[in-house]
Amino acid sequence: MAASSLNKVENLSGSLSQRVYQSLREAILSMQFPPGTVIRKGAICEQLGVSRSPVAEALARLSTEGLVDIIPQSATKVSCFSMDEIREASFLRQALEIAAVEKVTLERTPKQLAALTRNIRMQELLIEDKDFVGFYEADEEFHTMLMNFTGFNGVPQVLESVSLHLTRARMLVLPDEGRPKETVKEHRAILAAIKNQDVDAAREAMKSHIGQLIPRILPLEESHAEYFKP
Amino acid sequence: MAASSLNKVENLSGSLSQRVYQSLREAILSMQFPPGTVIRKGAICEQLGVSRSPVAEALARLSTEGLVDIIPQSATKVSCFSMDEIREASFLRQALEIAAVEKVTLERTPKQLAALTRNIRMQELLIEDKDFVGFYEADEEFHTMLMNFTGFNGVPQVLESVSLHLTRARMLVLPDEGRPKETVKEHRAILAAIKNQDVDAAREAMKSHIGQLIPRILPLEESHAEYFKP
DNA sequence: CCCTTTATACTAACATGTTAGTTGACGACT
DNA sequence: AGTCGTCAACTAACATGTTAGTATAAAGGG
Repeated sequence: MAASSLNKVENLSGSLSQRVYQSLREAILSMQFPPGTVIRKGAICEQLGVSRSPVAEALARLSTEGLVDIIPQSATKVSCFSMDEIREASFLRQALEIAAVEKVTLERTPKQLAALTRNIRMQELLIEDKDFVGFYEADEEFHTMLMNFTGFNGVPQVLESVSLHLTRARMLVLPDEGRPKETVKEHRAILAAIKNQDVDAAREAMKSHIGQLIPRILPLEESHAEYFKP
Repeated sequence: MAASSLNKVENLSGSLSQRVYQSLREAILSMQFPPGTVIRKGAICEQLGVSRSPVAEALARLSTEGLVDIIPQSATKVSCFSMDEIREASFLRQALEIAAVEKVTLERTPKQLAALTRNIRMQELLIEDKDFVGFYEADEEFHTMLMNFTGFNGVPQVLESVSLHLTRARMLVLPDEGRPKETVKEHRAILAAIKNQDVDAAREAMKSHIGQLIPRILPLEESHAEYFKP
């Protein structure tokens, strides 16, 4: 158990490289591999029972996504946070989510409205049951639904890739007492704007909703200084 | 000359993989490798005088960016256009550029205003001289400047990566007689909004500016059907 | 005692051998 | 003649051997 618990590649699909990639990615995003962790190819090969090729490719991909820093001829580490990167990720996410919600507001179908309403109802139920993990997932789903409703298949992935640092930092944010309820309120405001086809209201509602995240992340720079770049 | 003319890796910097990547990427974006071209690893290795490892890594990266389609155990081709992807790229670019111009509008410094003004002046001079290649570059620079003025270092690269399909398709668009002048007009409108710190005007000006591109690309689906997916 | 130099151990990067899956063509069978 | 099954050739994917650059620590000089 001293060895880190990577998901076995047998449980994943796709090429070996992709499975290794997914396994490492999840370990990084879930903070099982906290920022600064040195990743040794040899160790990964041994743990997953694969050769160096797929591991190298997986790490190269993680590197382009900014999740690991490869120091040439030397080492590769899980990348540390920098508040600049996080702010940038927030900016990008805001840009995308605003554009998406504007488009959806103009084009939404009754079915889509119903699905969003159902999702928010679910969020409320999960809060009542104090199932905060479930709520987190429903929250994510709400945003993913909006992305999907744009009609552009690649948008959810783009959002995910630009939000990586944000997602990882979010793991460290302590669950706040009243926050989930506030979140649902904001979601309701967004949905109301979509229903009314009020583009300006949708934009502002989404802007302020996404804007809530950064203030909650800021304190981490001091409370978890070890995870941040100097 | 029957062999494709890839940039020699000697003229580039970085690791071998990165140089191969850059070389292939440029060949694809410049349409030297048109959509549908089959890329054989062996041939690339021979032409560039490198082994298969860096080529494989380069292709893997191009694959994640959507510039090539790797068919497992079979072949890898330069990816064809699809109007959906192009529309999506336009949507993403619009989202980013709008967010950027809004931020810059609020925070712009006198120096930045001067730089943008200078750039537009340059655009006009280049049109007068009928230097349309130069104009294209100045146009690109205008947008890059806006990205840089957001203060987020990674934004220009994100814009580039989401705009890849757009950039490639743009190569096929025939230069239109009056278009450059119109473009400068639109740039001036954007600049004016930035100067006046009128966020709404900046947003609308940018939205309509980016919106100009799609109508000019649409006809390609028939005039260059061979480059499009069925 | 500290700074510089050098040697060694370790890593990513690269080259190349091997495997396995796919495609297209040929031939047999219907 | 058309269709299905088989086989051969080719490719990406994977494994592994080799190279070269980096960092650490020990040794030598100031």
